[in-house]
Amino acid sequence: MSGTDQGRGGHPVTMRDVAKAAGVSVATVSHVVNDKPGARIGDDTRKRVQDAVAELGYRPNALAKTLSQGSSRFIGLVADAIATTPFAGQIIHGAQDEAWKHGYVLLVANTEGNPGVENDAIAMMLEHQVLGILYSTWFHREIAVPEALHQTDTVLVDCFADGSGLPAVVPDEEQGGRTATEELLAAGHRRIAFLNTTTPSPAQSGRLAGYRTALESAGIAFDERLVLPAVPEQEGGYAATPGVLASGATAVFCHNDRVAMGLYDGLRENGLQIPADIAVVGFDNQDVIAAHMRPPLSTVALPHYELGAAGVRVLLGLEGDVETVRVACPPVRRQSV
Amino acid sequence: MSGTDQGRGGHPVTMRDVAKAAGVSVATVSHVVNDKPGARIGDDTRKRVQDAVAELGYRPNALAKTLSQGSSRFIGLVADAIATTPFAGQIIHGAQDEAWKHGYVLLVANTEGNPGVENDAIAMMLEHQVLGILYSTWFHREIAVPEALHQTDTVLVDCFADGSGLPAVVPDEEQGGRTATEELLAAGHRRIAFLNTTTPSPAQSGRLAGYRTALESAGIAFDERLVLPAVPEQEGGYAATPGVLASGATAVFCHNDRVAMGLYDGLRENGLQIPADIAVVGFDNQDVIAAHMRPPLSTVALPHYELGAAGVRVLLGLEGDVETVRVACPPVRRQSV
DNA sequence: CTGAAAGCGCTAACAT
DNA sequence: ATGTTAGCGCTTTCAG
Repeated sequence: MSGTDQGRGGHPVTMRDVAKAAGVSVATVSHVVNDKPGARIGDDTRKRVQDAVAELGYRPNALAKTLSQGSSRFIGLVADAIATTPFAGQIIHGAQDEAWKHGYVLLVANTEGNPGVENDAIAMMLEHQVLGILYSTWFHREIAVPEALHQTDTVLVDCFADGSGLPAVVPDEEQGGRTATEELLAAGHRRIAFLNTTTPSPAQSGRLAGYRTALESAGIAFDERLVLPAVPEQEGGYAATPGVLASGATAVFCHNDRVAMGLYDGLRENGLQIPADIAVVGFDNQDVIAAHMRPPLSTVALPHYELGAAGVRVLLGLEGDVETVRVACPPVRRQSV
Repeated sequence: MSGTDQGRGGHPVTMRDVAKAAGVSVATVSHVVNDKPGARIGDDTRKRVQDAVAELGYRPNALAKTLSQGSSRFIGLVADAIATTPFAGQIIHGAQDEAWKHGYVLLVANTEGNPGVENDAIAMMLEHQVLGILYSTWFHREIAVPEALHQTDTVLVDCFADGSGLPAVVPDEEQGGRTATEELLAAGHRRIAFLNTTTPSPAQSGRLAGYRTALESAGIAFDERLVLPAVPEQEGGYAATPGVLASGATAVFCHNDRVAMGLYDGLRENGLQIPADIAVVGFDNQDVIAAHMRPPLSTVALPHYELGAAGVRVLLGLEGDVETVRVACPPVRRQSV
């Protein structure tokens, strides 16, 4: 291999070392290393420098660079629950990819919703001169903005704070609800139950609104008795089975995939086939389950990756100065409809 | 609120500003801000400085600090799949918490296993003067170490590379397999089937070894016909149902929770009750499913959080100079046994 | 007890 | 076409 693998042991190779080795000044090295636009460097000199760089295994010190340039290449991401859900990971991933694409690096902090930790995390990011901070939650909700966030540019991801003036990137719950319902409508169903969550949230109201809109567009009267409450877990879906059976629905839109999973069990116990006897669509497109249920669950995806990516785009000012960005929730068709 | 909220707009408050405001030198400010051990600073001076800091809303510039100190407070974490699994998130979380505890900050990079991205990520970390790198995978396996990793301290997390000399932190698969089996043994089962994965891996061989050990310790002869192959997904578990029924087993240890989930379906279709008719244990303790199956699944947890945390401890030299750290997989008792 | 000054690795005018 | 020279914000001897 080439290079002397400096970096371990003796001090790291600096620009000055390269300059000395190439017999030029550090300014010259800086110019060739950064491929400066208006940099008139002789071909031979350039080559000498490049050789020295390769020879010594030189690596620029990003910290020194940002210090002298004044602007850093960090973007902070504070998340409330990296661990407890598969969702946060997708947000990180999207943010990561997008940041990278623009030459930025993510500084991630997990706070588990603890305000103390949250403040420390934000402080740490500020001390690292982040360009701005993405504040994200693992499920879509309204939040109280931590005071410290006002000290830098902030964009809210998967959450919002009305009146805070902070831009927010959130999933389009209403469109999602509409989409889910339309999938069922398209399959010919007219009597569609909606197993909605019992927890007040943008998801609860948004998806319901979407459900109604879809129905109306199809010329079907909204029937309140078709929207059934369910604790948003497998247990809730299972428990709701008698209700959906009694409702006479031929299809059901579940608040999320876990509810659908519970409902599958309940339906199966009653000898019903999906989708022959009754169709089911979920919401979230949760990896571990949706694709592997029997039959694989048709659902609507929560666009976490996109939320993260859009978040950094907004932070970088690439989306204009929007107030709220709503990201679409696309349908994922499998075999339960 | 106190402080003038500098940091937005006009240039950030520097140490020099504080010094000027307090009528002292920057050296003095540095001393009081960092609470330097051998720092003889008069009480009044100290207070003047502290007041100025509060007044101006001064924040130390972490980048400048590390530049002048030479050593950075960054630890890199490169992961192959933040997005596709809930597991990686736990590793990050554990690493994050532990790093934080020691005053370090995590630089996370997701590579999706792409070698090109991987190299860029490592380069970026090196340029940011990380103290070392945690290289992690989302499932336990042997890897080929990227060349670039040799340029800094590295610890492998949830993977290993024999002969590389790099320390590795991995789950104790054998103990896990033993534990799972023992849970069944303890419930009185003697004829225990093992639905093992068809994919060669430390998990495949380790868990099998643990299963055998547990059986032997209980004085039960190993019966090859009881270990059945299963694709490590719900589908595999479902498909294996006839086999376990034919085996005459009264309990089954599944290679992972998803297999158990599929098996649940298969068993239920055959009118079998869990655990009355047949007991089931899984492996992984996968959040979204294990706790919510009916009945909730007893399983063995993959200690991802601990892997991440132990990884940084090893990197910081807090664990002595170990070669391989095996982290225990604890049983999680629910209601399927 | 406090301040002056050198320097960390790099960039960016400004000279040459 | 290349070199000189200031800094960037902070730490750290070393004087006073």
